[in-house]
Amino acid sequence: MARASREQTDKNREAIEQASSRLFRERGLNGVSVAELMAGAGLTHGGFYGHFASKDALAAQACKRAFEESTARWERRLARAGGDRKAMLANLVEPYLTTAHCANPGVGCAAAALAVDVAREPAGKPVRQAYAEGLRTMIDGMAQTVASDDPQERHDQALVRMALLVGALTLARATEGDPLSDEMLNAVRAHLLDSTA
Amino acid sequence: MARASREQTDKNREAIEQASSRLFRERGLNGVSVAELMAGAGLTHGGFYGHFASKDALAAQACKRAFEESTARWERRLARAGGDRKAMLANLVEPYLTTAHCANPGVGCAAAALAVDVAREPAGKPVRQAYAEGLRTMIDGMAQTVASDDPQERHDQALVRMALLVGALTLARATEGDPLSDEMLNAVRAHLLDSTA
DNA sequence: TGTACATCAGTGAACGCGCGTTCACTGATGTAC
DNA sequence: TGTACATCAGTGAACGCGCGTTCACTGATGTAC
Repeated sequence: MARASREQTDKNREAIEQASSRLFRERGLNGVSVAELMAGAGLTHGGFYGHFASKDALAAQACKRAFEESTARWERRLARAGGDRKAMLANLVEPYLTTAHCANPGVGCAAAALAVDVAREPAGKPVRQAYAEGLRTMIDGMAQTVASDDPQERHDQALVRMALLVGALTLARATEGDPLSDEMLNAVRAHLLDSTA
Repeated sequence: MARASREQTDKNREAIEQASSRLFRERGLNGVSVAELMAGAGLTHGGFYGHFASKDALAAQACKRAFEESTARWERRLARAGGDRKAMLANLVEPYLTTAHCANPGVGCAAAALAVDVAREPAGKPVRQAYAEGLRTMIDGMAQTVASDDPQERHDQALVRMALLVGALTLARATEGDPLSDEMLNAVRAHLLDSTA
């Protein structure tokens, strides 16, 4: 192939990040090789280190990107509810607790897909900071669905709802193929939508 | 070393399973090598295939064992409450949502520690069945803390509570070192203990 | 009970393989004139 | 604007390493007499 134009180089980096954001969510930070990440962007593995200092550095960038995707989607769904808190909550919860989301982690919630991988990374790793920042933004989005005027109460309720969504999706994914999987999604969806928004 | 006695062989197998149950929860199914699992039992890697058909087979066994440990602990805690449903719930929730549990996945809840790993295993793998069965038992334990007389309602409430516990612990672990981690544990603990048991 | 020997649990070297990372090389891109 | 050439993005072979698994070997255990 030989030298690519600057424009092409930028597109390639973009493609690596996008493929990584998907593949890391699907198979975990240690479940995809550099060669596979590069192949996902239509490139060979050798050029990787021209774009990123290490696989860890890319992991942090891909994590940030996955959260940006997730939070952007939430913002759109919140906006679509036109200020009605019950509709806002429903717009976040309903698409989240579906078999489709369950079956497609690669394009789904970053908080759920990457949580355990990030938890196992040592304290200093850049991906940990990217995760905490991303999660905070999602929680702020969820706080908009809480009816209370007390900021503390809104934050606490948002944490509870976030834990419910992530817990239900994680357990539903681990039991996919078993009746328990759909039971979990349905029970938590009903619980969240019944609660006073 | 040479040939071990039958008694010693049984003890060794026991030690491999116990070490694996801890190490898999700590570092994930693909985060520990066979050599490390055997070293955890004080043995060398070569003898592994005398005890298990494959690493996958051990993973299923270790998963089952981790759940047995977790459910036995819940049974003890439920029994200790002497039939008082509010105390039963508190006995499950309070030790679960602590920084100690957060920091020690190796001896903690199997459902939370193994969920994402199991979710990424292909459909046929034996560990998936072990996980679903173990989780069902934990949910049945949790159902005992629900006050309703309707079995369906007890089950659904148990699913919701389980999702809350697993979600909160998972997110707290992923954000350990960030204030969000303790906020998550505290908010969900308060929420669960305030709810009518 | 004592002895001779077959069994087999555990050892450690070795297998093929894929990993993250490095590097000499290629040749189109970008630039200096 | 056209040309000569330096730059450097991407390639693919190679690096050392650790993986899951296999296997010849060791020697204490268990057993047959």
